Amino acid sequence: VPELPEVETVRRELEPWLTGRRIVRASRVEAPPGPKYAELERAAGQRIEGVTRRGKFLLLPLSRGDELVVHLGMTGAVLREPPAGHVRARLDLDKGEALYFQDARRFGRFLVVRAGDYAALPTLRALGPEPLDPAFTAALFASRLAGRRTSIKAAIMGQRVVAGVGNIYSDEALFRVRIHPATEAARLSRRQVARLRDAIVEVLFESLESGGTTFRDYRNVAGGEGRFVARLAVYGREGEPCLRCGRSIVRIVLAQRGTWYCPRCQRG
DNA sequence: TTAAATTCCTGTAAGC
DNA sequence: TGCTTACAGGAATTTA
Repeated sequence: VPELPEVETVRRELEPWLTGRRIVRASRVEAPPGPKYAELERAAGQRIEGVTRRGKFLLLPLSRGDELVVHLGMTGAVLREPPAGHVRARLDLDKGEALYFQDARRFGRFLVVRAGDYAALPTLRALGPEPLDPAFTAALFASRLAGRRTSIKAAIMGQRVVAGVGNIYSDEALFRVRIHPATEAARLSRRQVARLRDAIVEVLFESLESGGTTFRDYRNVAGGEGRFVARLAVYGREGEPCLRCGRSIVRIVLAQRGTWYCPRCQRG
């Protein structure tokens, strides 16, 4: 599942390739009409000014005041070579090159909006702070968590408290600081909040250094896999021993998501 | 405003 | 082997 490290890995590959390039044609391939590919064709004739990221969203400002917004959803991939199937959109670039957006389960998005106009993207509009930005301090994190009665896992996955954290890294960060994922967010101590902030930053940074996590579907622009899967401590490890205490990792469902934790290290 | 539930979608795995 | 069913989940939408 692409989260911040995976999307940032893709961004870093796209930036040197796409910056300054002209889009000759932008077309839906096997994409039905609908908001997930809204106004895509408008990208034709515009130049790509850069490749930025907010949370799990890729933002490509275009030369005539538009912005190409890309979200990988669950199975989305931005590729340089034509893949075997499930291509939803294609950008034909100058010099005869092309970019392919592949997405088997159709949870991804690939649309053009007026720059900064995120009316159709409420999650992006209300996105929390960037965790790898120095401005993401323990004090800011604490203020965003204040008054939240939901579980700490749902709170950090919700994108409004902090941007870019999804199912894998929320489980991993909570394991690192020994907090049970069902703990009510507002009940964390000041010290726990500070430690959790550090754990989120660390796990995202470490995964980024490994090119992200390929648990099943994630691929980078060259079609390669992320290597962080070998360093996951709890996610997907049901029944396997805890790397810290040896107890079997447990799987529960929390906020409609598979959730893995150590019942000895992370007590309610 | 918050939060929980539901929906979208299809490849994969499990079960018979 | 082949069919049917359950499951995975990010964000939008709906409901409370």
